[in-house]
Amino acid sequence: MQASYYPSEVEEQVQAYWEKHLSFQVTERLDKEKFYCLSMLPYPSGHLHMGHVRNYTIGDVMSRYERMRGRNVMQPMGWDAFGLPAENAAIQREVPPAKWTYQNIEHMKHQLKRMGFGFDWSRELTTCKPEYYRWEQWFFTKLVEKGLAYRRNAIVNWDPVDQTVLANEQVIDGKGWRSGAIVEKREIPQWFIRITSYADELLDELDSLEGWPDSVKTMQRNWIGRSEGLEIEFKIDKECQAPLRVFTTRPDTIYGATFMAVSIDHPLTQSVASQNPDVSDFVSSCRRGAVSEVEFEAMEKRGMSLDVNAINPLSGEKIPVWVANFVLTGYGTGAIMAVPAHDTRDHEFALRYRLPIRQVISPLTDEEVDVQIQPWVAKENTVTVNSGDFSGLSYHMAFEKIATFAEQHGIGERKINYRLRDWGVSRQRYWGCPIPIIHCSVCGPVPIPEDHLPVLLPEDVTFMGVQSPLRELDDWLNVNCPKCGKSSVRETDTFDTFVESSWYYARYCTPNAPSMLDDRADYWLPVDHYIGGIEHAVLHLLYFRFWHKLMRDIGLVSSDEPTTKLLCQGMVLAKAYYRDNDESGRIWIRPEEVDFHTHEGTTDKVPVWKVDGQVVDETGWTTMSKSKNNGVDPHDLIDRYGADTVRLFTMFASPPDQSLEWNDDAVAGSHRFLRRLWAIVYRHEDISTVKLENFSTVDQTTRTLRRDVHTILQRIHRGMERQQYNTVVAGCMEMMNSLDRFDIGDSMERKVALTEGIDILIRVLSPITPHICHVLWQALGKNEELLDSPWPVVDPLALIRDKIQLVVQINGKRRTQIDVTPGLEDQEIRAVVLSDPTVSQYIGDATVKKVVVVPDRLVNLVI
RNA sequence: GCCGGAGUGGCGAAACUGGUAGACGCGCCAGACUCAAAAUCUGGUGGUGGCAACACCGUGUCGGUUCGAGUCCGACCUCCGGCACCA
Repeated sequence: MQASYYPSEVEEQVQAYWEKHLSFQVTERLDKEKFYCLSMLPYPSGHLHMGHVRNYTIGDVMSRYERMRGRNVMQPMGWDAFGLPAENAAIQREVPPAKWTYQNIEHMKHQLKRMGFGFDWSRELTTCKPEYYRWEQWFFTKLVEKGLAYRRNAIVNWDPVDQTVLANEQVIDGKGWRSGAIVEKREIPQWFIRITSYADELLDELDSLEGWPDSVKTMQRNWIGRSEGLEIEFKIDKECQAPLRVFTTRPDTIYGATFMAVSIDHPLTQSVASQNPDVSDFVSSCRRGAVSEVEFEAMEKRGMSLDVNAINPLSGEKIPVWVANFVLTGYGTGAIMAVPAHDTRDHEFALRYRLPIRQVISPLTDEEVDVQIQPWVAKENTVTVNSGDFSGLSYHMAFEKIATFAEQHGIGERKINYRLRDWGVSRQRYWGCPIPIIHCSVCGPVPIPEDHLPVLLPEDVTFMGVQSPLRELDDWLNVNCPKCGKSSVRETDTFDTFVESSWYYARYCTPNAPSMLDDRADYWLPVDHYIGGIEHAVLHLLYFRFWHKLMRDIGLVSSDEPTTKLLCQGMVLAKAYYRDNDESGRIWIRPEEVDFHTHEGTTDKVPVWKVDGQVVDETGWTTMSKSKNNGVDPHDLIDRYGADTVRLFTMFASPPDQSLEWNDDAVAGSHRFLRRLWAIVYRHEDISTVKLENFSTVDQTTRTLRRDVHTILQRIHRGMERQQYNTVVAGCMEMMNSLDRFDIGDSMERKVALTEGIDILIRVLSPITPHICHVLWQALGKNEELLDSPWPVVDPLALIRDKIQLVVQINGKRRTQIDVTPGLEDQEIRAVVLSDPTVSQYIGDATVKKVVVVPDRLVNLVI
């Protein structure tokens, strides 16, 4: 064994050992409990960033720990290889997206290997390869057959200059990011998958997902947004107009409706607009503007009277109908009844356009309510007022009575609405999985039969970034209709990349299967622990759950949910640097290219670009992302300190579910710890192989060491189980401090106790820093494979104490502490405490009114 | 705007079920070793007052519950994530 720790040597050697022994290749085994540990697959952007390192280190620590606990662990890895950045790179660097992607994968795979992650590379998958995407094409044709996929028109961002569809991310302040042209909305036919048919199951099953964080479940619940309400008809006082149907969750407020509002696409609006140029101008002015919900919510709430009246179905009152830009076309019926007294948005609108506000709900308490000033939206402890026959009722009673009334009179019905919308999967892009459809002028859209699949995406193309090159490839585009044989054209849209990431976890279980999945899937599924960024809490994780149910209903898997446990790691944040430029917009500068200059006479540090020495702008803490160019490359850190240090530091810096503000100055401390660990093993390399069965007769110092080691082990174990790896590392550091301070002298029993401590320390640390532990383990002459050595067990006898420190509080303030033997009865503790001289001083002449005893911990005297 | 989180020393953080706030580490200060420096090792380190024992204050802000609150409840402030075509 060498006297000093050389990480690169150690790591190369150990990685070669794992490679040679195929240490992480697994197959289905019935003699062991399986553990499927899944980390979210990366987009191959070109470089591993700290978010990946954090994600995969968490997964690797968990996997290695579970393996030591005796499980058959599978930990796969792959590439989410389709997507927009490859197209952008293609335009910038004139490289075909495929070539760029495959190069990136090669580089990143090398980086992952250098980190020492225990992936089973024989299961690697790449989503842009036909052997992967062919199965999702096949699956999609099944969905079309089952009526779960359908085509309808939907709105996209249209860049009139570049003649292309833009992603929301590519629209900045309403303008195209490259052309700068004002973005238009355009309606085009697109494919949708009926996630709304599964809304109830997706919602209800959240309750049984005990291993999921509550925050994620709450977000999904709110996203699905199930609401029970009443759909009710308001007649229009013009003969020719169909009645307005509105959905409301507050039937108890119907008497307070003082106007109606309809969306700009509502038939009533269109009918009025055709005769009224003001309305039609208003509608077209609303058509520009937001596609995304953020912009939609942020925009000014505007409206215009349609000069039409509706008749309140309960009171018979005539109320005006308005068209308003905040009424959603896609939610409910595209029309609402507005009750400004009891709804915040309606209230705002009513004030703005001076529409009447009428209170129809009162509090049961003596709370003061003035709805002219503020809306009052409570549902509990309320009573209806000014509501004719329906006055004097609670929310629930009013709901029931009014709903029943509406149903009996044929003017309405109880209904359930969802905020969730069907999943639009069409993308007007080249670098994605081709949607397996042929458009025939006779048969319409025809799914491609199984024996004609896959539809290959041509990889050798010149991509100019203006339009999808698929439209230009005549050989690819023109085909005969599979049904009638007439010449037809292929669908040129590709799938949303969320489709690939919705089922990759299942395919990992069945590498090389000549079908989408096979029996092996049911051995491994569901995933036991899924680890990924919190930013995926809703979209990806909902589609992922949804797709699993689709696969179940086609008979490919038998479980209901894809994963039993979920860990959402916090974001890794870094500062980002940029400069705004009139011509090219905002350019982002890599942190490595930024220096900090101190101005004379101040301590303020100003970021400057190394290239030109000029000042750049700085963001606050923000996510590391490709677009902001602020990813920290772990490569340099590995070169400097080794992968073990990087792994140790990322685990130590903060708990997995919290965000981590990256600061590489602090890494050195973790490295120092590994050097000390190396040194202590080097000092005791000739360590004893004797095992003591019975430690009960050893000296006090040895007993103290063993108590420390086993108490800390207990905490480390708890940290592992809770995935609080930062406290695991802290525990390892403490344990080493204890071992380091322990002087063995010539004592055999002390030597044995130290041996035990070092053995435990190396084992518990090995999931986090596996390379150094592997080498130290061998240096100690262990024959057993460290990867499969059992996780150490706490010796309960070592934990026994003969004295404990009892804290004494007086009126809740800590005053002193007393040593007592553990396990005393309350009465005994009381006596000891009250007879203590320090305590008596504090009490003085006062009478003790109350004594609170927390056994073996604390006593509080109330005087 | 809506939904979900977070806020504790100079910094990253810990604190089990409401029971000694600040474990562990970074940084800093002092000392040892050295011709010197680096590295390493030892000790100290929340704030204020005090020679000291010690006292008071202290977990984003304000208020509440409790013998006792970082932890529970209410209101607010700031920051982060998501908002359906970034992944």
